[in-house]
Amino acid sequence: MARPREFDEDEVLDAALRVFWEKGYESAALSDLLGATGLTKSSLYKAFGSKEGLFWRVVERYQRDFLDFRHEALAEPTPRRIAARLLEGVTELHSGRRNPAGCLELNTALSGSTEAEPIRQRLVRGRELFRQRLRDRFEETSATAPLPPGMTSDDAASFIMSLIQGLAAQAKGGVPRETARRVVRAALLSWPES
Amino acid sequence: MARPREFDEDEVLDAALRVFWEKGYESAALSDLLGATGLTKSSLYKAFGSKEGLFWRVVERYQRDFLDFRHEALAEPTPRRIAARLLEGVTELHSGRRNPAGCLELNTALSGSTEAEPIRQRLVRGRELFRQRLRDRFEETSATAPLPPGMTSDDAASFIMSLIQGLAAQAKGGVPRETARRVVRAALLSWPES
DNA sequence: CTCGTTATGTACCTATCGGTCCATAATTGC
DNA sequence: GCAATTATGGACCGATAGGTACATAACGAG
Repeated sequence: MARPREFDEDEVLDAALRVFWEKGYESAALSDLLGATGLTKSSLYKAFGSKEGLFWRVVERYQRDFLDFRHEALAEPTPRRIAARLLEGVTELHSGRRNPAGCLELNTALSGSTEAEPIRQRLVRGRELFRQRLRDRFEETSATAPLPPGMTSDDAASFIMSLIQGLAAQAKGGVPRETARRVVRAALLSWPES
Repeated sequence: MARPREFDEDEVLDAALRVFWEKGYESAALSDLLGATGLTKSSLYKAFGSKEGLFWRVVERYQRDFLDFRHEALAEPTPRRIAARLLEGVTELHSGRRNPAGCLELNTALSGSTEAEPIRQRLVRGRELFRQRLRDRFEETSATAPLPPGMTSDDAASFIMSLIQGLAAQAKGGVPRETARRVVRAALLSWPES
């Protein structure tokens, strides 16, 4: 039909992912993305429409390749095991030697430019959606094993979400994995074993 | 001696504080600061040297005027009361109707530009210093009332710091104060009363 | 071999970034 | 009233931001 692409889209997305992860949406300059991917401006805009277009493709990939543990976590049979799997998952993710520090989404969602405001809001909405799914799973599984006494499913979900954000922020600040593990242990002390 | 200033430094710092708080260091453009303070570029540079110079003056003010509850918290006599006062303090701070959402320092410390990297690191260092003070106070006061069983002072301090960051991130995302309060309650369920 | 189509490379665009320069204004000490 | 000193207003700066225009290059279909 026409001239074929000279780049591999998977490789490009992986390279762009690293850049956005390290810098967040705003601080990731177009020139950074071009350098990392090897594309020219023309190719990038032809293929992805805009910086934001590329970003959403990257987020999709991030969730698929790096946030997959969330599904596994939600499939666990008790509140404690759900929470544990979730918190251990983020710990490994955010402090992996191969990955940039911190969380791609949080790194973006905490910046304050008016330009990126719609992006921020969409990320926040996604987070809230996951919180609801978490709450619902806590509700369902609390029949099998109880939540900590005095905590509703909703409380528990908000608590875990806060901790996840906190761990991501800490990781970005260079807090070592072992410390994160101890935080997770501490957080779950009062969660009944199945 | 010479021509007097036409602006009130306190008012200027307060105005700049709001801007930096809302946007973080990087996203706060010079034009935003000039608009909010009413200064001209010349006056700002004469008085504060640079954007970064102004920023540190603002941080100083932020800690003095808005983070004062930290000192009161550390003065509490038991681990639980220290933690409670701290967490309630950040809850009120970050979700106050009069204040911008989230935390000035975190909003800045999570952005990823290379330009702001030194600033980021200095903020992170300050955070670590406070963590150590918190740990020491937990250690001292754990004689009066115990920490949750299985938690060392160091664990407890890291746990509380993570939660503080998490609450700040949540607040920036628009999570309401009441939710934050429930998170705090949940986090402290296993902390022995004095 | 040519035509339609899509990809690429380069030059260019406007807006904005933080920051500097310098002439001018306002004050106090003399 | 004059000199010294400091503050202010505004023009100006190079660098960079994201994005566009357009000419050229590489392919498949006929």
